Amino acid sequence: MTDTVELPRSKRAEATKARILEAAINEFANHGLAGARVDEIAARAGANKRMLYVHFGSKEELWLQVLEHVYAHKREEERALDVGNLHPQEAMARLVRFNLRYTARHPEFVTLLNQENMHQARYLGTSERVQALYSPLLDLVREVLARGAAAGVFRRDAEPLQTYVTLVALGHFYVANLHTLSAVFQARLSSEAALGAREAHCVEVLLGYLRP
Amino acid sequence: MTDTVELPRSKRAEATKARILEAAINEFANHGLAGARVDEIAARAGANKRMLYVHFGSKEELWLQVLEHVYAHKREEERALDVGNLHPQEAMARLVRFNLRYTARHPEFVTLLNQENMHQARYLGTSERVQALYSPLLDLVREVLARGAAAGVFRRDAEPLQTYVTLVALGHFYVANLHTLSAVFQARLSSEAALGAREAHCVEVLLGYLRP
DNA sequence: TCTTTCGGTAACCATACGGTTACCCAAAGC
DNA sequence: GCTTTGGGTAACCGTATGGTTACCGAAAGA
Repeated sequence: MTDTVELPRSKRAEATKARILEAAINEFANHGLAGARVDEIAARAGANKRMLYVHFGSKEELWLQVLEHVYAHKREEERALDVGNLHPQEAMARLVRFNLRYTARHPEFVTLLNQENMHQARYLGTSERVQALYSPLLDLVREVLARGAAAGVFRRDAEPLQTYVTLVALGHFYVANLHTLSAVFQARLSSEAALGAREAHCVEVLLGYLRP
Repeated sequence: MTDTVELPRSKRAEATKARILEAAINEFANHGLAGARVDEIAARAGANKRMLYVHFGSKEELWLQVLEHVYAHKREEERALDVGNLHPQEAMARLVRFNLRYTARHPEFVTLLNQENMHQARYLGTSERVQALYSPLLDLVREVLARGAAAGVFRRDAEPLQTYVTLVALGHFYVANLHTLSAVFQARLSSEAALGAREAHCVEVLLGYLRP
């Protein structure tokens, strides 16, 4: 937990703050905002509870920082896909696959979003950071759709925002509701085979829809 | 709150239980399982906290009953659509529209599902009632897809389960993430105009995908 | 070397929480 | 009419929770 190596004071503080943030992501993801325990976060971070309040002020401010962190992380990876330079169909397929796989790899993203929606985006609404992350993404989708339409491989009436929301929905909903869907349909939807099948289906749906 | 009309004892008990259940749906939907307050539920129901424990045993058993209730309610309305007798394309379109609108009309359904998924369907997993509700639905989708394929209006390789999940995902994800999506994309996605636009898009996506 | 700064610890506090107990009283059963 | 039954009330209980205070000790700055 605690570092045995001697570090300058400021670096140690930074490291403690980072450990608290990571522990918070975990605790919030597993128990939600209300269910998360501040004591537990501090303990898991190998830090004292007071340091949590020194660095983050309150449980709710910590929650906001967690949200900003996970949003930024996802957008970073999404941007790294560099789909702007791909053939339109391949670009869309890659975005679809990435969104399914990212959600599956990062279940914390799902829970945090859901909680924040339950609170009507009360915390996210105050964050300018996150809003700034998403407008370039929408431009990107718009551009890919335009290229596809120009090349005659995409229908011309696809709305960028609706299309992006759909693209995310296809994968996100499946992963977000893995457990209840598995219970309701009595299937093991979390297996790698099932995930692969879903991936193929999602690509088919989006590209099928986009056909002219 | 309390009835002024005199009722036989058993009927009054039943009414109290129903009021508690309704208040619980509200409280759980607004605050989640951990965030919900038992005192608040009792107060809103105009009932004594002890009666909650008499009727439901514990907060968690109450949670399960709430889940079963909302699932059953949705399935009931969905079944009432009677899509089995419609033209395949109209049947699918109606299911898509219903799922978007139902979710929009019943935000409690979203939150309850999300919470239950966060808990890995721990409570729903123990319920046989809900599982029984969904197998006829899957049969129905299978049948509609088969009719569409036979009539030459649907592709032949559409999986019933994947298709149903997609159908629900299109609307559910949008409504479930209304607040964060609105914040991120800086748009008022909850307006009736936006909801209508989404509805049209969802139908386009599913029927577009199903084209042979 | 002396003082200040600041990351860190541990014990504490008021309150809110899920759940229970002791009791009441009117309808139901005889 | 008398007793039993059971829905209902209010006050209570142990504990867990978010947040704070008093204090420490070593690195940083002069």
